[in-house]
Amino acid sequence: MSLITQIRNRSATLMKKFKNRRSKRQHWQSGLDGLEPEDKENNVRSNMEVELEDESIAALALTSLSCSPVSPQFQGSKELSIPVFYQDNLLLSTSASSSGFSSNHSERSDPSPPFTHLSASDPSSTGMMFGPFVKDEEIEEEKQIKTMYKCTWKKCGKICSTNSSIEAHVRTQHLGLKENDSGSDGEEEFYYTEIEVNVDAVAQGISDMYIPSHQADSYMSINGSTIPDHDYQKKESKLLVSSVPSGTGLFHIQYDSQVNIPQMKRSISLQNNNTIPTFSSSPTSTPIRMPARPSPQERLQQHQAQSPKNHMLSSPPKSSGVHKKSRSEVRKCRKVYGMENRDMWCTQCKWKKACTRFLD
DNA sequence: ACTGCCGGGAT
DNA sequence: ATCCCGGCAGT
Repeated sequence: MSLITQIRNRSATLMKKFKNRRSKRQHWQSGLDGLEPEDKENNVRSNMEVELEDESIAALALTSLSCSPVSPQFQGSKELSIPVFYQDNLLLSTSASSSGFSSNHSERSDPSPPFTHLSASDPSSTGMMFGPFVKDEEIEEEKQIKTMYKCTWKKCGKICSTNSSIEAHVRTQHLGLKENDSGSDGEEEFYYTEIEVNVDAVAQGISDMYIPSHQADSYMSINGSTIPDHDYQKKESKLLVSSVPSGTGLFHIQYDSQVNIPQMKRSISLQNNNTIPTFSSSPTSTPIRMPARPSPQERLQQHQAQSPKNHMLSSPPKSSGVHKKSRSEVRKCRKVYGMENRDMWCTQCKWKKACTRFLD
């Protein structure tokens, strides 16, 4: 029974936090008057979404809290639980995270798996994600809590470990001022918020924590404007992800919120599945022209399935131990296309030279 | 017989 | 350089 009381207390605290956050947001939104109507509308809409989200998350939190943390059902649950909510509350950007979290799923252009992908399909990762959080509150309180500062500028969400660095960020990135410019009248503080970060959570769950935030993705934010630049983002994310030192509790949290964690996730899932990414075998990369006539086409398709070159595309050349195909196994242009389609042969084959299309 | 392709000739 | 083909070797 005391558990229920705890739950109630907890959710009350959380709601309070939300309200606090919301009021702060409204505060900075009042400074949006100078924006284009469209921008403003976007902001208003996103705020409404955030509001909805806040409430629905709070509801979710309550729902999940109503399960006993020690019950096996709870452990096995792959749905949102309070820890996730906590992550969202603490670390995810406000407007940016909200837009992708609930309502923008249909707009996602990113082919990466949805938020639940990793946790739903990979039990081990689920354990890793939720493991530290499903414990009792006492345990949670034993953990190290670090105050950090998160930029609340639209689609930014940068997190810095120190007050001065977040202010510098807001000043330089969003207010367009110089690093040590004092003409901002402390305006920066409207554009960041103080958050408490559970160090363990940061160390273990950073990738997952960023999923919803990213879903407002495909944009990087510079001075409040959005620029769709996937390639840049990829480069950026590669660079930043690789530079995040692992296992250092606070990982110098100066990363950019646009770090595209799902990129990382995608590569992880590729590794896990041991599958060849479809883009590695795009039609343009195949050296074979598609024949117009059906008969060679069939042979061609059959060949493509067994062609050694297809494997060469995705795997490095193997060393000496490779089984050399006997002559009866090899398939060259003549065999694949037949004499009747000699015009489809590679030049070398036409000239009775060593085939260049189907290398052994 | 069929196939892959070397070697070499023609242009 | 490009194109073609006689002829050899492996199957």
